[in-house]
Amino acid sequence: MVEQIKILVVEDDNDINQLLCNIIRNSGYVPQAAFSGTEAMLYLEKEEWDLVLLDLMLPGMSGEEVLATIAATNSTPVIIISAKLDQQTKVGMIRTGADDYITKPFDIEEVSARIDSHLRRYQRINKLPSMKKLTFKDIEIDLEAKTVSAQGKELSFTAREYEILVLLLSSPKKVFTKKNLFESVWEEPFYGDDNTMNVHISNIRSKLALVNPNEKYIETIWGMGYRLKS
Amino acid sequence: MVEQIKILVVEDDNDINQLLCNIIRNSGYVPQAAFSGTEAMLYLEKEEWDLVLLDLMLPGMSGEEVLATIAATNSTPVIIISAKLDQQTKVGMIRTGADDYITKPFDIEEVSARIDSHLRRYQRINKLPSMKKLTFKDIEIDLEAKTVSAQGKELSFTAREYEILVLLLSSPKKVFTKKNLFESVWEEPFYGDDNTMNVHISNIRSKLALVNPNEKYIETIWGMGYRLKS
DNA sequence: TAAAGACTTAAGGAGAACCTTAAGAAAACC
DNA sequence: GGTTTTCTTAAGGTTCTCCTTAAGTCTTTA
Repeated sequence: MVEQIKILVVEDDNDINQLLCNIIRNSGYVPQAAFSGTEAMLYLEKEEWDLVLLDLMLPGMSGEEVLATIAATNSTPVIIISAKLDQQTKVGMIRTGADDYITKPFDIEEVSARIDSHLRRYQRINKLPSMKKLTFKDIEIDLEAKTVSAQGKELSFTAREYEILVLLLSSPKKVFTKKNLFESVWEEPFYGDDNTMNVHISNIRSKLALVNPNEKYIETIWGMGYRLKS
Repeated sequence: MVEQIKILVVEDDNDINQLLCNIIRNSGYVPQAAFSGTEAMLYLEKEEWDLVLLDLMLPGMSGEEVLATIAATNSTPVIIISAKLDQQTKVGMIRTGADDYITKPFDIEEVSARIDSHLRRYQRINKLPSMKKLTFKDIEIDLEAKTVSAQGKELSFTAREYEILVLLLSSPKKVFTKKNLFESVWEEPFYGDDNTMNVHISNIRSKLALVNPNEKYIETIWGMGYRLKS
């Protein structure tokens, strides 16, 4: 039984809607087109969605209203799509419950990357809360308190460092490429300089070494990425 | 049971159609000729296709219509073939659901390479995420951990060696020419010296031989390339 | 059976990938 | 608005990979 990831596309312009559906289909997900706010609400009541792409200019019921309703009843992530979003409106949307926004005109690569990024994060969030702690060797991460300790001693990590470490511990055997790490830890699809990641990894290592200088927790796989050393 | 890859060729000119079918056949896939839009639709309804090559100038039903129908009902990748494609039309086609385009006059090498490339991408997307391991005899590749083991013992490969081995195991019966391997494993179309590949293969063999000196995993097909030895 | 062509193997150097430190830029905090 | 913390960029040094060369071995063919 294959698990299908379903994305609801709410956009009144037929061409744009179709374009978005194509992008989604090509990424391996299942799109469903809705052309008005009211139609969107019907789909949202009927079943659960993994992600909603929402245009703000809609006939019937405005995008803002749809967004507010989703936020009130549901925890489905929403990406806003709109032509004109000044900074203030953006902030307002995010407050109301939007997770991200894409401004028109957008390009295919960008949309695709954003969708991927959100689904990944969402899945992580959904998986992790059940287990409130992650451990590896003598490292222990408390996901609720967002604290990290090694050998029982608490260590202080920055937000980025913490996120990277959580990701590594979430799949101890997996090799994470730098691109993997950027996509999962950074907000937007942002491919920073590889060196940025080197520095973060280096800093994480040296903090871990404060407690236990002998143990090499993070392994470098040349030409591939990083992995916890088992 | 051999898995056949089927490609539908929609092109009204008989000579060109035949030429395309030959190229496809020589690449090891199974072509089916269709000479009008309506004929193409019949084939598309009847069975599933791995790829569609679509001319835009067609009798009966235009290529654009065929493309739109495929996009709406189906997720089959489509490569457009056409004489006149200005930049705007290209973008429009891509929007409607085309995955790539080739402009006439085309050369055989190019068509062949594009087809291969699309099928590879498509198969990667479809196959790899579902199965996280590849096996052949006693070799086991864990695609997440990016590790290779033979007879249960883990072996250490460099990034290039690993990529080559993954490719070989992904199609155990296929003979990979050196050019194949270069195209798939290297980033840009980089045709290194043939001997470069010889060296890589040699290194892979000797690493595998560390664990099991009697088994010859990789076979040399004289004048052609390499293949896993079954 | 010799010669040509195709493949194998070993070794060295160029350069890519990586690590570390330090300083400038940006963000968060007070 | 200024201070502190965090993030990114830059530079220099180190390590490891990959490509090439070149000599040796095996196949095919004339």
